[in-house]
Parts: sequence; structure tokens; C-alpha cells
Amino acid sequence: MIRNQIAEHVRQAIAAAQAAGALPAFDVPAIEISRPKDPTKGDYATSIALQCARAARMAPLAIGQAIVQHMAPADFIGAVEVAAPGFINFRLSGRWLSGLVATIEAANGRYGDINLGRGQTCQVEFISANPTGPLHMGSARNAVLGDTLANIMVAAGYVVQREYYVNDAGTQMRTFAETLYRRYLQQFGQDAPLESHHYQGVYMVDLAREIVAEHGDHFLAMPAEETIAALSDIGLTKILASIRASAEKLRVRFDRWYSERSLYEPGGTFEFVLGKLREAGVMAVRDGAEWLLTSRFGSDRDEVVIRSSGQPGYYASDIAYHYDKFVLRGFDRVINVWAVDHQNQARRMPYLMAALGLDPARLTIVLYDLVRLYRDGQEVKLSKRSGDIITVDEVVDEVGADAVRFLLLTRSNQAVMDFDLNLAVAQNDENPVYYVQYGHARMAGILRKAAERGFPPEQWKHGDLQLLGHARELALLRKMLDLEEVIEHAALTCAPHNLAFYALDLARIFHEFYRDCPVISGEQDDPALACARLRLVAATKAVFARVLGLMGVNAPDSM
RNA sequence: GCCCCUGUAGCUCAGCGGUCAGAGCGGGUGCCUUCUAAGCACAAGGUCGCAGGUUCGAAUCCUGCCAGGGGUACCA
Repeated sequence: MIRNQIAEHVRQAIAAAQAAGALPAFDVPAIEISRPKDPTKGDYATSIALQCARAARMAPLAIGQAIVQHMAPADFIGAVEVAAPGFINFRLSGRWLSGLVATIEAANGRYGDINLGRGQTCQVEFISANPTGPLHMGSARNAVLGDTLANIMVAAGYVVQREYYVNDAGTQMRTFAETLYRRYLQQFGQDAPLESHHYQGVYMVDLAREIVAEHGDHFLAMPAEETIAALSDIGLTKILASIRASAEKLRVRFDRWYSERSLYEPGGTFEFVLGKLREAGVMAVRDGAEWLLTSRFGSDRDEVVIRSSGQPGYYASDIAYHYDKFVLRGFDRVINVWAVDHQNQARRMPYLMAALGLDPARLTIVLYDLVRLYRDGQEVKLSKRSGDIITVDEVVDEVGADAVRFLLLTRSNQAVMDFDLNLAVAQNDENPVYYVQYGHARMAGILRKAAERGFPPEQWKHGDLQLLGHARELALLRKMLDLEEVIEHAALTCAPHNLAFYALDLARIFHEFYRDCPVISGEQDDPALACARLRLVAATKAVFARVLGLMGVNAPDSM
């Protein structure tokens, strides 16, 4: 990354200045290179002179001058300036910048890849919605965040596994089965009213109807408990199939669907981990329940693992599941994407990790806020219980996966998102996804037209990049140069929305270029420039395709 | 009560310690015989919730307050 090269260059300049006596000896802090907000200041800047002023007992400006005077020339540096109150501003050379096109070409569609992860394994667990009904829009946000984050981690050099944790154990599953049982009986005219805690949604009626169609009255003759158990399995299979289909509509696929219930098989993970924790002496029986003593690891409370009823609590699953992730399967890192209503649980996970003897830093919980759906200015309420739900399928069918994915990525994770169905479906310039896709389509159009007019790729692929020097061309190059840093930042902060805003920026800069720099309409005047610009356009197209690809959004060649 | 998140242009939101506060949309004015006008240009629009503090420097960090949302179970 060029930023690191500049930092190293500055470090050497300081050492040289100190060796020459232009600067006194002092410990040099880590040199941070930032991007000035104001592009007229330069491409990169460092405040190192300001930071060293006290240690060096010199005025920041004088320090800056001394550093710059002892800086070796480098091909990537176009200009260096010291600016008040003590910044050193760098401008990249046009020659070096235009060479970025060749770098992008050589990357073969993978420009932007970095080696932050160094091949470590990273599991991203996301959606993991209770398998008791169709996916709603909150889960869609989870799906898009998790899937995009997984893509980002791959680009950042991790080996990634995508997992859906199926909550097929516990009370919500029991409630689901009871509901299904009653809906099944109702299909045969029996009086089996739902209670308030049951799932009221009409999809449960549809499910019961489907089961009647496939199995008839077969279950009526069986004892209730047996029927409930059977319906539980059948219903779970069907719901999971529908969740899988909904996820695929959003272009989300999992490497593994992990069953919570499997943790509790005899001799399974839960038993094993519980034994280990008891052995380690971090379990205690109190009030008839068995607790994990997380207070020993910094928590303000202990957690119930086995309830006084003898049933494991939800913390039990977390313990076994995360032991499985880190110890049995050996992931170096794990990212869980959870909705904010799990914030309390999220806060306790580090203590659980510590109790398991694992470094809490290996687990990252990404919390995201609610999605509020609006249609015609009115909020559309979501509730699985009441049955008044807007499903992912309905929204994707209405607005398309591209718009859903892009819009869900235009908000930072921890911000409540108002999802405007009218905006999403709008096939016009109000919808930012088209602004970006249109940029890609225009590039494809240029390349297509170029081929028609006697400029096929073999004609321009060796075009002279040194001819690129127009302000719009350089602006485009600078933006493309940012991609590695954007991916790094997105990976470090688990913030996929950075990609959406990057794509929007890149599109704007491309559209400006498009207007001011005709690529092939002026080729009769300067075919060499046309060739250079065609290379630039092809590289830009590749960058657009890459960013949109990371977001799971299509990059159309025409619109 | 305590904890977490959010409060930035008319609207929806980026930016989260640096050198004149940004984008998209909406509203105003221009630009299509020339690579797709789903575009571009120009102008307009902001006490970065409020008050203190830290710092050479704060929208960004700290404290307090105000407003909105979420969380605080032997539910998941």
C-alpha cells in the first residue's frame, strides 16, 4: 500500500535528518499517513512534525522543513510541501499514478486484495434467524451485512467460512411445533385454538395445509406428543428450505448450516465442554441451577448454564457452540452478526470466551440496528408473532436483489435504517444503486463502441499510460488507488457500508470524467490518447465490477 | 435506576483527532445532431443536539445535560 511506502520514506528522512544533525535525537512515534480532506493540499499528509515538536524542542514548521530536506527522491512522489501549522503534504507523481492502470490490469479482477488476514481462518456466522417462519427485512439486513463482510474478509486475505446457526433447540422450537400441531388439527375441523404465545402468522396455516397435502390425516391417529415431534421435524425442514431459498434470492449462500440441537446429542459437545468447565472449577450450583462463574473473569454477574428445571439455558448453547468454533474447528477468528436486541448477550461474550480459556479478541460481534419499512410515507410494522410481516421474498420480488443489497449497505451498522420501499423500487435517479450501475454500463458502452470503431482491446492494450494527465483522469486514478485502504478499513472495523459510499464516490468521479474526457469521440484527433483512455476506462470498469461484486450487486453492461 | 446506540444541509445519511464541514435526493439556473441526460455544470442551503473540558488542533476524545431507539430474566 502506497501509504506505507510514504510512511517508511518519512521515517528514513527523519533518521537522515537526525544523522545529519538537522534534528536532535528523539524517539520517533509511529508515523501516520492520512488523506487531507481538501484535495488541493495533496494526496497524503502527515502531522509527524507537530507530534514531534515537544520532544524535539523545535517549531513544527522547522521540523517539517528538516524532514523534507533530508527526504530521498522517489518515483511515487510528485511534490512535497510543508504547510502551517506543521503538516507535510505529499502529491503523488502523475507518472506513478497512471501506472496504477497496469497494476489493476495485472490484478486480473482481484485489484483491492490485501493481506491483512495472512491466510488466517475466519468464520462469519450470520442471519441465524429462528427457523420458525419466513425471513423478514431485519434478517435481510443481517444477510447483506454478513455476506458482504464475508466477501470483504476474503479480499482482506482471510480464508472464510459462512455459517447459519440453526436454533432448532429450545422453547421457540417447541412453540413452533405446538402451533403447527394446532393448525394441522384445524385443517380437519377440530377445535384447537392458538394461544397468545403461539405464532399467529398465516404462513403456519399454509404450512399445515402443505403437510396435509403430503401426509393426509396420518398424524391424527398418533398420540399428541408423537405428532408434535414429527411435525416439528417436518416443519423445520420446510422452513429451512424456504429460508435457504430466500437467502439465495439475495445471493447469499452458506457453507454450513449448523444445528444447535446437535450440540446436545449424548456424548456431544455440550456434555464435553460442561465436563471441562466443571473440572476447571468454574461451575457452581446455586438456587438449584448450575452457573458459570463468569464473575471470575470480570463480568458483573454469573450466568445460568443449567436451569433449576434441569434444562440447559441459552448460555449453554453459546458455550458449546463457541467452543466448537474455536477449539474443535479451530477458526482463528469468528465474526457473529447480531441484531442490537442481542447487545446484552454480546457484552457478555468476552467473559464467556475467557472462561473457555480463549482470547476474547478472536471473537467479533457485529451489531446492527433495526430496519423500519416505509411505504408511501407510512411505516409498515414487522412482527412474526402477529403474522403481520413483510418477508424478504416480497421485497426482493418487488425491488430486486441489487436495490435491496445496495440500499441496505448505505447505512452504517449501528444506525436505525428506514427502508423506503418506494425509493427501492424507483427505477430512476432517486435510487443510488442505478447511479453506480449506470457508471459501469457507460464504461461497457465505451468499450463496445470503441471495438465497433476500430479500437478492439488488442489495439489499445499497450496504450501509453503516460498520456493520462487530465485532472479528471488523475482524480479517477486517485480514487481507484483508495480501494485497498477502503477494504482494509472495512475489514478492520467490520463496516461493509464503506464499500457503498466508495462506489458512490467512484461513480461520481467517473461521471465527471465521462463528461470532460471524451474517450473515442475525439480519436481522429489523437488516437494515442484514445488508447490510453481506453485502458483507463477498462481498469475503472474492473474496479467498479470488483466493488459491486464485493457488495453482491450486479454490474450490468447496459441499462 | 443502570448500560449500549443514534442526534451533521429541507429529506436520507457519510465523515469519527488534523490543515476552508461532504454525498445522494428535493428545490433554483443552464447543458442532449458529438462515448447511454438513470448524466454533468453553476449557484443556494450547516451555531456538526446543548454546555463545559482535554489538545498546538475537536463534528471527531472526556464529563454533564436534552431528545429518539434498544437492552437490562433460571426467554432465545
